[in-house]
Amino acid sequence: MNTASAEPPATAAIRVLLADDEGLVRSGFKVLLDLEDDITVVAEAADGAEAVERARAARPDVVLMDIRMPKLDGIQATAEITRMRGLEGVRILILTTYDTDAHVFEALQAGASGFLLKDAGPAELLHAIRVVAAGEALLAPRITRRLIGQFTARRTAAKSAQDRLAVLTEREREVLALVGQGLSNQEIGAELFLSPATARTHVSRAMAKLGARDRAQLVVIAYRTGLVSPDE
Amino acid sequence: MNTASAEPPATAAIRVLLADDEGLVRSGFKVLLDLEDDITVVAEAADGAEAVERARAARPDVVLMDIRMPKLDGIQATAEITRMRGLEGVRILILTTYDTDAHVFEALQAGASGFLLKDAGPAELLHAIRVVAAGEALLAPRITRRLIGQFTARRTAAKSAQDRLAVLTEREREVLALVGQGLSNQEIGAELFLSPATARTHVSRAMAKLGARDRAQLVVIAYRTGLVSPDE
DNA sequence: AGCCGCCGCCGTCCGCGGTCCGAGGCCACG
DNA sequence: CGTGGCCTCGGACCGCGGACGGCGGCGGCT
Repeated sequence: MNTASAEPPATAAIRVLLADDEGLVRSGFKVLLDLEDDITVVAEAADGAEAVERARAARPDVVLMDIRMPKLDGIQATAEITRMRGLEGVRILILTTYDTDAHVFEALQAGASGFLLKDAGPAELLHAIRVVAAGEALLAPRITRRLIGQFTARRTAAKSAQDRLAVLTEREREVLALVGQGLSNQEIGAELFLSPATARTHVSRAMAKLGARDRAQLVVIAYRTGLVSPDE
Repeated sequence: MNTASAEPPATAAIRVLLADDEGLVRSGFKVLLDLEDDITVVAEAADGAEAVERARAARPDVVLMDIRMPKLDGIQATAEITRMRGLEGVRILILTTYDTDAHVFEALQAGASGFLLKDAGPAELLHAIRVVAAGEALLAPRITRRLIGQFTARRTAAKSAQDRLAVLTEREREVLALVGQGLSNQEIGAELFLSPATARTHVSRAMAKLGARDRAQLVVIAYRTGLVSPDE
């Protein structure tokens, strides 16, 4: 019992900007949204550039944004709006027929708070608007599934590849981690209070066990296994 | 209008397994779910081990799983069930009071299809069960937001770091990508139809421009900038 | 006990890698 | 036309890095 279905507004009404190149779609949404007590449509836009314009003028709480639009597509417009200072509170809800992976990821990257497919029901749309206006996020179930898949893919890949490091001793893994940072043998020795010669030995052994020829290949393995990660 | 709110079942009813250590919670959910025509509770479990047991016996469509449970926690039980062969169709919906990042990510990693917080309304719960049963996924809005944040964080980090490669020429970036794969100078030459000497030159220049001492450090940079990614 | 195998530690030899230099060809720009 | 990048290639120097062998210690196995 919170952001749920059909309560009257606790505070002021949610101000919505409609951005879609088809006037029919806009008017359809408008009547649907204006039926709700806690939602009002405050502006409309027929293309991406206009959407940015209206967003800056009207400062809506939520922008209902189509992707396929002239001048500037919905993703570019989203990027513009989220980058624009003074419009921090403006949340963007993408609404489209096509759910290409690239579109979705780019939209999220651009700063969208939600992503719905046009085959969603009115109830979903209204719920999504309220969720997004509250500062949270909501995706269509199909997209949620794929985002999760995308997310877990990396981690499982790393986890499973980590078995390759099972053949190494603790010390060797330790050294490998430092090699993965790009450290030289001397630096590794200094870091671990070892003679550079000893550092070399560990590196050598690690290379032999992992089938690496170079220390460069060791770095590759270190990253692939997730022993070190791109963002330190 | 699709997987929406309160329609009668198109096919057979959704078979649900309740896994929660508190009997009161289970009975509460049971009456709530059994009120729906298209949902039936077919089994219950009071701990993780029992959940795995019942899941194998009853083969439900959806498991409503609490995290905090004796014997085996909900995440471990989720991992067990999804790993178990013959139970491919069983979707798991996590339901918990705590939404720690670690919990969420581990649960998704373990194969959960959904994640709801216990302060959600009955409508959300029912909707989530239907979505998950349909093979899609659904997360609580707060969690969706954080997952998106997690997802975009990496990409923006890589994107912004990519500016470091702006000083390189096209050829040098090309060579750098191969260095990032762990290739030697000869191999790079062979790959690009170059003399090994030329490969060296490019590698050298790249190192100078990027402030790398080693080719190993070049590999590090290649990964950090996202020029090459752990999963090729 | 004796043995074996793994691990951590270290020193020596050699080749690849990295640096510096020079040179030629190509294209874009002024 | 000259100039400055960029790409290409070669040669020479030198040091780090990788290969190899050896040594002491520790734990398991017989």
